[in-house]
Amino acid sequence: MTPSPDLVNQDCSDCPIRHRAVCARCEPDELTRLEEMKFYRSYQAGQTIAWAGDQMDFVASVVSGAATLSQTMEDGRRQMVGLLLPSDFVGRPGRSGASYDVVAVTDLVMCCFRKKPFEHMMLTTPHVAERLLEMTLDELDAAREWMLVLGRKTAREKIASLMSIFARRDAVMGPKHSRTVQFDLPLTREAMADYLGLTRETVSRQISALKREKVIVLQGKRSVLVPDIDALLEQAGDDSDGGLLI
Amino acid sequence: MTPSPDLVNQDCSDCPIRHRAVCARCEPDELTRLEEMKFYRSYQAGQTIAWAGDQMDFVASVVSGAATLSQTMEDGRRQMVGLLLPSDFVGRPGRSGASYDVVAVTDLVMCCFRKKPFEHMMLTTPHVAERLLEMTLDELDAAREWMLVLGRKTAREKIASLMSIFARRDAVMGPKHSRTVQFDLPLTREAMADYLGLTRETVSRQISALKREKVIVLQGKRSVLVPDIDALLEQAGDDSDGGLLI
DNA sequence: TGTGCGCCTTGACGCAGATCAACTCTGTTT
DNA sequence: AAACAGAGTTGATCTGCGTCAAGGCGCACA
Repeated sequence: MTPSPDLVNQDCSDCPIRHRAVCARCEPDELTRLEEMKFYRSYQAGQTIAWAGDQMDFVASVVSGAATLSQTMEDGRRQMVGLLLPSDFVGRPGRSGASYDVVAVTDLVMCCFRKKPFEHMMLTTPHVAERLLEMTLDELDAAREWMLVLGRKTAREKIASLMSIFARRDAVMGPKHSRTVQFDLPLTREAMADYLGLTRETVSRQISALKREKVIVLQGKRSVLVPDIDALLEQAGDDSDGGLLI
Repeated sequence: MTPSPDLVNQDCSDCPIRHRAVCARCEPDELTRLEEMKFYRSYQAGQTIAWAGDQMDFVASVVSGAATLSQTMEDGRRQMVGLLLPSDFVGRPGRSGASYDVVAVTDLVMCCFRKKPFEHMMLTTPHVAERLLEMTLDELDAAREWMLVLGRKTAREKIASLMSIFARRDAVMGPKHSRTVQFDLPLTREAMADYLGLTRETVSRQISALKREKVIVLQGKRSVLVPDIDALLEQAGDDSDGGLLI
């Protein structure tokens, strides 16, 4: 399994993640420098991008699709520790190996930067490092949010929390001011279990329960309709309101 | 409950955390600028430094003692999301409120920087921002490590993992090449429970079990002697060896 | 010298979620 | 169209940890 042949370079100015990724704050001349060190790579759903410990000679931004970061114990127990969506950053400048297993969960395109030049750029221009700091602080907040989910929430609340996250990000909203939201699950039941610290059976049972109680409506296995987003949030045990859907 | 009266400013060059904190990479002239915006504050064990959402007009480095970051749900369930030890950084530049409850768990001294000037300094000199990025990436790794503990480890493994962390940090080692380590627990049983996503009863029972099986020896409630660190690591379910005790 | 208050420990019991196992559904191969 | 594989569902049973309850230990204060 190797990544697909590299794609033709795309112009940064048309890039769909231009204003949110690590390059968001770059000036035109800085973008030109980035263009020189970048290349695209695409992966198929299910493909492993790197195993923990592997040498990685690039860092990257997710352009489209989704990937997961996860850790595995010797006996096979697995915990997902990050879900990477478009504009998210992969890799750590100043570290040669991957810290976690990185797996494409859908077909995926990444904008990769050769590590050496990228690190040099971080030291010589502030805009990349500034944006990366901001993104890393956001990741840290998200990780801490997730620690509450893993440590203290019930299975039911965990599932509802995960659904809320997808609702917030992918949401195709219904008519204005309606509380209806529709989205597709990018993860299998097993991946959800790895994210939530549960088994696939428990994930399946809790999803069935939410369906039975009409908190969610499934259309197929992957498409979810939430008739009333507040009802879902209540199941998640979050502070009500909680800055939803900006 | 207000913090103790501010302490006399100490010279940065004698500071015990000078080479590890957010100021680690600063040149002498940059240190001078930091000295102008800094002040010390001390708190007693148990004192709350900030509640989640409180306005915070400073960021800070822990100089001595320990503090915790934690989140609380409406019904009282609590999860610790960070343990702050000397040289760790508190607060987020560019955000006005505290994101989590911050509590001193031992007597604590912090080196505080007024937020506005600190933020200005981050934009104008690279060394502070560089170091903060590095520290934030380390925090993120630690948080992800902790997600594995919360999501997938048993109560026994959780306790052993926590003990391993303390062993690594506070360790007073025995004779060279011995596998013996001694340290003091900075947390109450309840705080350990909040860290580990357990109840205090379970924490107490698992500590008793480790004691019964001679993996640890307690001297009082807080002082721990580990006769064989490898035996402890095995209980933690970690990859054996795992870069211990640098 | 008691008395009260945190913090901790221990026991009895119950339940949420894991485990084990069978079965369905959907899409792919032949 | 049959055979197969991977993902998902559902049921029966087991168990680790939470819950509830009682008591112990050390320390401050009267």
